[in-house]
Amino acid sequence: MEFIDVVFPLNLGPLTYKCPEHLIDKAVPGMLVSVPLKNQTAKGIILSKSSPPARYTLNALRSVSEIHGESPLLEQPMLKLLNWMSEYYIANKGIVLKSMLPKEAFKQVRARKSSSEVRSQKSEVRFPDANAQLKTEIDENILSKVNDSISKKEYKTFLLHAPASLYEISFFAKLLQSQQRAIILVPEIVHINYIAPFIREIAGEKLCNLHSALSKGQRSDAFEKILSGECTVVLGTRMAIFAPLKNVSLIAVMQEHSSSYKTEEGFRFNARDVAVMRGYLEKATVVLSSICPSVESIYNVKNNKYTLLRPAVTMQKPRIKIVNMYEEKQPSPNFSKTVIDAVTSSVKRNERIIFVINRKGYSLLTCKECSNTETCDKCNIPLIFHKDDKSLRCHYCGTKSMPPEKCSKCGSFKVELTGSGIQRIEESIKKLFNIEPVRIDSDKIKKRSGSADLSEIIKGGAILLGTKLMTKRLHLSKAGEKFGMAAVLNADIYLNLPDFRAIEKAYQELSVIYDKVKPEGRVFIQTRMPRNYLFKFIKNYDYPGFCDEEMAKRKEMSYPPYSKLALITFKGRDYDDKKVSDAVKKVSADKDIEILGPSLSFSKKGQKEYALLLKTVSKNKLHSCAKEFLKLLEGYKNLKINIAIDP
DNA sequence: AGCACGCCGACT
DNA sequence: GTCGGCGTGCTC
Repeated sequence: MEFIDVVFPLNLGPLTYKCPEHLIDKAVPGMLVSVPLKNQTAKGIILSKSSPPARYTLNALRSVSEIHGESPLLEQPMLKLLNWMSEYYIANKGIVLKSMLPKEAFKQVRARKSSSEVRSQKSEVRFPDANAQLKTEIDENILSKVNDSISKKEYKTFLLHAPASLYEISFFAKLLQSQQRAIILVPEIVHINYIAPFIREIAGEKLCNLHSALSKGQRSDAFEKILSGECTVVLGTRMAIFAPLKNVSLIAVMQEHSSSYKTEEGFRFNARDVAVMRGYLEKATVVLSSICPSVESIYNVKNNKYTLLRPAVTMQKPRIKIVNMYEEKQPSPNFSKTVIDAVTSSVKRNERIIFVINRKGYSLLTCKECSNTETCDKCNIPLIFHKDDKSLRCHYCGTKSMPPEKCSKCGSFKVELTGSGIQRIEESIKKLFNIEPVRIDSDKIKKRSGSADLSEIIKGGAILLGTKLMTKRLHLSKAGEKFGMAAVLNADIYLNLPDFRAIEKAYQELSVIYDKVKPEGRVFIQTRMPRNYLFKFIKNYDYPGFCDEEMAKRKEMSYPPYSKLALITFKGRDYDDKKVSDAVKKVSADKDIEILGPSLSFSKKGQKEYALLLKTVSKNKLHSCAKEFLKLLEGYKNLKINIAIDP
């Protein structure tokens, strides 16, 4: 009698089934099977051959009903990847499978469409002669290093520290000229629309897009085309790392520092790290690239895990001025004299200007008497006044309310609009420069289609004013479209975040901004914290120097990459302090383990949530301790526990 | 994910 | 009494 382990796309581990005699030949790992589950039949994937579990008598096991298709849905490397993800991220294999394959794969098996029926979707904007616009010179030496690695068919990861985002794109466009079995990851859907035309010029009909906004049908088509071999270049968001492409030889992760590669809820993983592991399992070449790589990746270079590629191009870059708001004259709130003067002369020269402010809405609401700021009851964070509909909104949970006439704390009527969000700055710009800026934030973009690119919106705007959303989505299709000047109006918002990566993220955010300014242009960064070490490095474009200092700081505090973290969150109606604190005590008895919290936070629905941070410098202890901790709270059914490795 | 099971409130 | 609301737990 033969037995097999089957995984389902459910939050469930593998289950063992008997395999009838006539199906044994077909029972290969990775095949799609139908098996009885409870009192219905369910589809799953064969994980491996198995011996029957001891606690079951032989006749308690049920039999496989059917094995579908001729070839495995998941190839051997993908099954290994599934096992690794389940182990590394401490998640059920079922939940990993669920994120690897689309729902449709487990629905009714469809007749394969003939290739003439499968029409390619050409939704993306096409630039005429896209690659002719890429004038960037690519270092042949660097290119050949990667090409050599690809031809050797051995695993290797490169980290490309690109001098500009246009360089990043040209680099991969050039690589694809000799290599056409590739997966290219980008952080967000908008980037696909932007990059696809460049790649289509080289890969033509071999290119296929993969992202969450595709309809069920489109996604199935994409899978079919990859499985059939019609498409061999996959461009997509994090889900594309699971593309069923056989014999992948190149995996590219563009803007590898981006937090969009992390899933934020449900099963939490980082597609960039999964990409490296897939590359290892497939013996492929992995290229992580960014104009401002993550500190983790730089650390991996120092430990010889990755090979650094840093082109020796000496392209001119815009001058960066750090504006000390304590010393500056400020004729208008939010605008220093330096910035105002620069804007005036830029306008005279007919150059385009970009302003960045990382705060949505109009202002806060603060009481002049007791200095209480109105906050959200559910989320405990400040509420933001929106002038367009005179509402108070919580930017976390989305609750909308009318502003109170008097202070909710002391009852005083002296309630003031304090601080400046993007809407208020929009007003100031009109007043100061007599120019209507083009405002770009989520409140304005949501009314249009969610993932649309901004090129239509920004057309003809002399001054752009935007939040983080703008810096993430704004693409310039040619170098000539760059701005004459950029000003970051309040850099301090980046610096004050309660996050050990705050300064690193600030550098990344600022690098995206200077990347969009002409070489002869100017960048201004307004701050009340000019002595922060970030500025002395960014002024000189000294990212390696910054990383050294940042890593020294991380080492001192034993934060990643010098330690490993796991974030455990609890959601539950009757949270039992004692049970959790007992578990904390037990686990933190180990000298190498530090547990921070539990700290109270609030979910988007306003539910109470407790967060615990496991921290350890002994990297192999994280998993054993996290598992032990989860085990101690097992059977505590009122508590919904979620775990994030490397949060 | 479904679906059964079970424990409380409304009603032929 | 029992019909059915959905909250909770299990699936080889």
